[in-house]
Amino acid sequence: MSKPIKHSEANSDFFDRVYQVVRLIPEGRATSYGAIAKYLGAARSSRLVGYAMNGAHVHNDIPAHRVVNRNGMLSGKHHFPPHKSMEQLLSNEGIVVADDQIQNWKNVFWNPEEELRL
DNA sequence: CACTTGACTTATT
DNA sequence: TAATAAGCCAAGT
Repeated sequence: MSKPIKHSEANSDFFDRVYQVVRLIPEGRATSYGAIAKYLGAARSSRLVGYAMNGAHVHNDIPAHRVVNRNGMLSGKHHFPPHKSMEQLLSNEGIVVADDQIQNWKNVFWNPEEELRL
């Protein structure tokens, strides 16, 4: 059997998996694109994670604000709506953000490989 | 159908 | 330490 391809929807398994992981991020925590990518088995596809986030806005259960780059910097804050900025959402969960960067990032970092522990 | 861009990361110079 | 190159995959032009 080959693959059941839909003709109007891209069978982007990657994106769906990214969304699944992002949904699992607990409140008050955050993770990085690379961590998710690595968890999915493609550490070098971290760009896809970010790109997936770009399409995440159509989903309502994707806390994209909990996903930042590996430095804990809010690289995607410019893609958030003005009334609910990334920094505001994070701060709302108890995460301290200063200068577009998560403070105590090492502590806030949520590693799916460790937390989900396969 | 080919080329460019993108919310990244790692390795190399 | 900073700058550059390469790698990954999808969507847009």
